[in-house]
Amino acid sequence: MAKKASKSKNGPSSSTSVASAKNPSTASNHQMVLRMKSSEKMKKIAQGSAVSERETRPKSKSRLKSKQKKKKKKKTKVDAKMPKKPPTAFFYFLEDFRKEFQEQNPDIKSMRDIGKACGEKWKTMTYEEKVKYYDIATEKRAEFDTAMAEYNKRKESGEDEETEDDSEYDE
DNA sequence: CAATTGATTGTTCCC
DNA sequence: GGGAACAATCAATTG
Repeated sequence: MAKKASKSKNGPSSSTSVASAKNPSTASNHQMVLRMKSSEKMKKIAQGSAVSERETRPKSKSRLKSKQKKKKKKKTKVDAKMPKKPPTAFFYFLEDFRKEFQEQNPDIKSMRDIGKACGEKWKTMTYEEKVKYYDIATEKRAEFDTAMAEYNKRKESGEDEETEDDSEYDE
């Protein structure tokens, strides 16, 4: 029944990636599944799920963010061989948005302020618009995926030295 | 002076 | 399955 698919809106890139296929090769990896999940999830949101409101909880506003990137030097032991994480769609959007934002708000500087604005706008953006950035990120992840294959392979190869070597032993 | 944090969301990894 | 951490960027801040 029915093709469901189609939303009458031919999206600018609705056919692009995200769901685009990556080949059906062996897809038994959980990774793939997870990856798709994300796509579906995002679709859901775009459809209209609205919301949830973002409560700005004055009380709990303080999120434990202490763990973000405190020290780049330490990195995590895992990344010793882990490929660097590519920027997410949001980041790409930031690059684009940042330029315009600065023009419209030359008074504002700092990604922090922009980030906040971006966050709000990001939520207002429609799936079609976002998909554009997602598409970019998706391609980037493709490269990342390759790098990870090697990383994974290396791991199987028998290397066990996860804990790297040098450096860091404090903590 | 230098290094760090801070802020945004998304994605990823490991167990 | 879930938690934790990190991805870029620039200004402001702190020691």
